[in-house]
Amino acid sequence: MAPARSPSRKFFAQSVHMVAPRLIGATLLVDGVGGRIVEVEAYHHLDPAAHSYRGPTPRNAVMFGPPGFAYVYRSYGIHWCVNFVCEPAGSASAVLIRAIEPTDGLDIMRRRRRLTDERLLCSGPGRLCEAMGITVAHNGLALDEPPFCLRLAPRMADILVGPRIGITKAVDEPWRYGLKGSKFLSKPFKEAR
DNA sequence: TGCCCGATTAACT
DNA sequence: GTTAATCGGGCAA
Repeated sequence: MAPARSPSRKFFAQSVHMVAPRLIGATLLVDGVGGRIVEVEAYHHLDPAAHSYRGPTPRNAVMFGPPGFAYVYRSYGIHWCVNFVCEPAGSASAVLIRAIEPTDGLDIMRRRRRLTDERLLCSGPGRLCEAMGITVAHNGLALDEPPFCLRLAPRMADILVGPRIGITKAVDEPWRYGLKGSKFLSKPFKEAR
């Protein structure tokens, strides 16, 4: 197996639109549990759909901090969602992790999710957080330190691009990225024909 | 202070 | 295809 590498702080300091597709195929583990990232979305502070669009608040403070940290927020009062903060500190940009192909700690994830179907364990931003045990306790933690373990894919994967999901503003921006052919996407991409 | 709604999910019809 | 669950942020009053 080719040697995977941990992304440097510099990696996350790049444009969120450079980082997001490069995260496809990366391995993300939390306390040894997780898998391959197969779907992400990019959010930028000039983007009306971004939490940071209206300026810093206690909730989104981490987005305004340095890159390479986890921003975790409560979604619909029920779920947790995790982002990787990108670009120079203050840019308030981040990549939302939307789906993962489970590879490590399957039994733990099945127990947390109370289901056995591997395909549904981590196929959605709320689902993967439940499966990997990510909560607000992980908000603001560095991605290059435990409990996180992140390794980039050795080579660039075949990427699908499309509009983001579940938003009502800037709905046409093609800032959703997925791994071509993956069965673990939260929703299919509309492929060119 | 009150009201509306969301970067979602699962269980319905 | 539709809708309940559930709660904090953001904005109007």
